[in-house]
Amino acid sequence: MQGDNLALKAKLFRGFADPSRLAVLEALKDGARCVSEVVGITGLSQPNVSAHLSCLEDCGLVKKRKKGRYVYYQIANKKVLRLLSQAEEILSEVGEEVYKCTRY
Amino acid sequence: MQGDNLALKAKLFRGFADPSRLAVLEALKDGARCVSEVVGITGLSQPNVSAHLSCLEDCGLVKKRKKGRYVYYQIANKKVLRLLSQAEEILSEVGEEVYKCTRY
DNA sequence: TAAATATATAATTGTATAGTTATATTTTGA
DNA sequence: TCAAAATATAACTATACAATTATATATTTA
Repeated sequence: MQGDNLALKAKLFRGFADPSRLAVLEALKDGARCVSEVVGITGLSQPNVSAHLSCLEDCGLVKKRKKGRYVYYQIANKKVLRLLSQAEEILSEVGEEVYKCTRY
Repeated sequence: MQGDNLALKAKLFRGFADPSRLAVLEALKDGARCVSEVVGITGLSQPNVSAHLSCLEDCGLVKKRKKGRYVYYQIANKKVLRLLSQAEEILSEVGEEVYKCTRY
């Protein structure tokens, strides 16, 4: 129970608090993908995807591996996927309310 | 595996993506507290705490119960606490990186 | 070596939202 | 019934950050 660095925890959550970043993470859920594949899957622009991936990599949520001119990214840790499915569980209960909430 | 509403999921995560809101949630971890207690525990301003609690309640993450002029709030669901500890687990591995990340 | 492809970065802009101050509303108790 | 206490809301400001456009930096292959 040493976990009390709220700023840090908030920062971690911010990593997940954006639809585009979630789309990027989801694009990686079955394994490594290069940037252009993620662009194809998500429909986001290339610079946008690159920025999000760099950001996620900076935070250790994804790992990258360069292969020629391609850069393959993958989820760094199963705990990341577990957090995502935990969120889905919560949504199955409060999804309606979250949807209707206009505050944030 | 019907969970693919990314905007909704991002919105949920945004609920956790703020140090003050996390402080408020943490103040409730051992049970119900009224607003002024949360103010005392967190050191945040009263309007600030009120706004965060309303917001969290709107999203179904906390529940409120009025008793006289006091309003008691509590965590709505154990899954919420589970998500928080899951985040701590991730931080135990990538906390360093998240800390150093300057992007978001 | 030049053109094409893949990725990253920079500059800019717009928007969302956290916090403050001030005030309103409700409830209790003297 | 009036003052005090508890909570909520409104208006405003400042800041963080997502997305776009444009460009730079590899890397491959023709």
